[in-house]
Amino acid sequence: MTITPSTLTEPSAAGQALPTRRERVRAQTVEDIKTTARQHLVAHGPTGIQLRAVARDLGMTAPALYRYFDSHEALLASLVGDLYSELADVIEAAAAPSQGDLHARLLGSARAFRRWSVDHPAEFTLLFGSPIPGVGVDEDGPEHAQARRFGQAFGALFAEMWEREPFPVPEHIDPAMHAHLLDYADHIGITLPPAAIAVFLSCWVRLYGAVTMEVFGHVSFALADAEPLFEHEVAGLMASLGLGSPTA
Amino acid sequence: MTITPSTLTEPSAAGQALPTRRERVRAQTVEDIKTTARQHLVAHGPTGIQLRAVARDLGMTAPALYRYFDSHEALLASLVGDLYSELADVIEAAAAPSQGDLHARLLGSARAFRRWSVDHPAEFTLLFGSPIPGVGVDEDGPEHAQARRFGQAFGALFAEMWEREPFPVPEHIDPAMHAHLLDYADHIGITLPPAAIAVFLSCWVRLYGAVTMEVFGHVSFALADAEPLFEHEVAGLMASLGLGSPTA
DNA sequence: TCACCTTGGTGAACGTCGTTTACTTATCTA
DNA sequence: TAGATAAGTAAACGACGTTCACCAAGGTGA
Repeated sequence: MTITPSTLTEPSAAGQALPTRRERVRAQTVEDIKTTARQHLVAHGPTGIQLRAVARDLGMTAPALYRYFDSHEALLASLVGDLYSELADVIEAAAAPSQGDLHARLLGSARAFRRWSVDHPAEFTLLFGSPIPGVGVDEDGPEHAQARRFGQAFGALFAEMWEREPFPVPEHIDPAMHAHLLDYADHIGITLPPAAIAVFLSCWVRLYGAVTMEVFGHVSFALADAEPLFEHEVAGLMASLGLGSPTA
Repeated sequence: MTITPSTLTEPSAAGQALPTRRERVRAQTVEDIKTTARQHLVAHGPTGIQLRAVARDLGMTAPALYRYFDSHEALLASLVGDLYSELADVIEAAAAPSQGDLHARLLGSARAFRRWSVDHPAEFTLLFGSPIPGVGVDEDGPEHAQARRFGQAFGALFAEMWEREPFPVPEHIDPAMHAHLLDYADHIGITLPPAAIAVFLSCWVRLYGAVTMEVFGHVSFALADAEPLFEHEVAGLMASLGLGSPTA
């Protein structure tokens, strides 16, 4: 077994970010832990991610995980960040200009969100279900930025819609909401007038409600397949935005 | 096999329902257990209800609780049933004919649902949050009837509205939904044409979405008080039903 | 080359949890 | 008054998250 001597040492004196060997294997271990944790998430739900079981699958013991994550909650929080990122990728792909006109892009984004949620119920539950005592997305930390990216995927679409041809908005909104709405828009990084933000939030509430009820099974006893209900709901949502006719 | 308390022995030779002394004290103990469990629910959330802690508060030891409930999950399920009942009481009171015309009764019911949910976030989470592995409302058992009563509180209101003066409905709905919608209506015990049921479901999705996002704090970072947002959302909902002008 | 320090791992232990078992005591019944 | 039944306890089991003391490598500077 001959070792190729060409890449053993890094001679770059001025290097700043190239990872050392230790850092590489450590990053790989972190990735393995999160991959295994996600498998347990899929198999047993958010409450079924157990440090001892994850370590067992990796051929390690539980205390070793504490070299990589501060606690059980920290591992979950890290997973939450990854999932927000993955979901943001999905939405951004569906919202890309290459997907057609604005109608098709918005409809496609809504469908992509439902598709991901229905296909990944455990992941969806971790992100959007009951808050878990220590796993909230705190104002700082990487999870916050990743969650923000997800919100921005939808928000940017609305901002573009508003810029191209404004959708109908309520004439006057509660002045108590003005500052809150602007804060919220700033929070997810979009700039829209308050009335338009209210419409955006209303759309998100309807989308969130429809998907959550389907994934949580609060409607499943009688509606084995909730897709027609979702399509009906999202069609009404599009109509309220003045996007009545499908174009794609 | 959930044991409904105090049904093991039937010594009453003549009478049918007069409880013996043992049955009374047993029923009282069951009530005490559930009361204490709810206090822990309020204080520590759904995941914070621990048998040992509940027993400790009652001056008992944990195994004693197994004389009254089959398991931790059974206690939670029983609590779920009680909460559905309590919530049904609240909605029914707000939907009573004495509360004004149909507009006022529907608006009041929606507000009552939000009020109860915001005032009892832990209870709301237990009922409408992420499903807990063994605590689902199974098709039979007392919890199902109680959950059905809650659904019926809203459903009956829609049925009455439809009877008095039909609200606008979509012209044609997906035929794949027809049977599902009728099944669903039968499930919660109302009789409406499929298109009207679709409108009812859509309203419930919006209401559920708005309240869930507020209670779970998915909107709280920037919207300290989400009531204006809720009012805006429910106003749009009423308008879609043709109930534009407040009358009360 | 050798000593040293850092990193990543282990095994044992702590306290808590839900749950089961065997046993005891109180209460109701015949 | 004797026996059945209901309701409680103490002890134990296995699993959990977490901490601690310890150890064995890998990288580093004299």
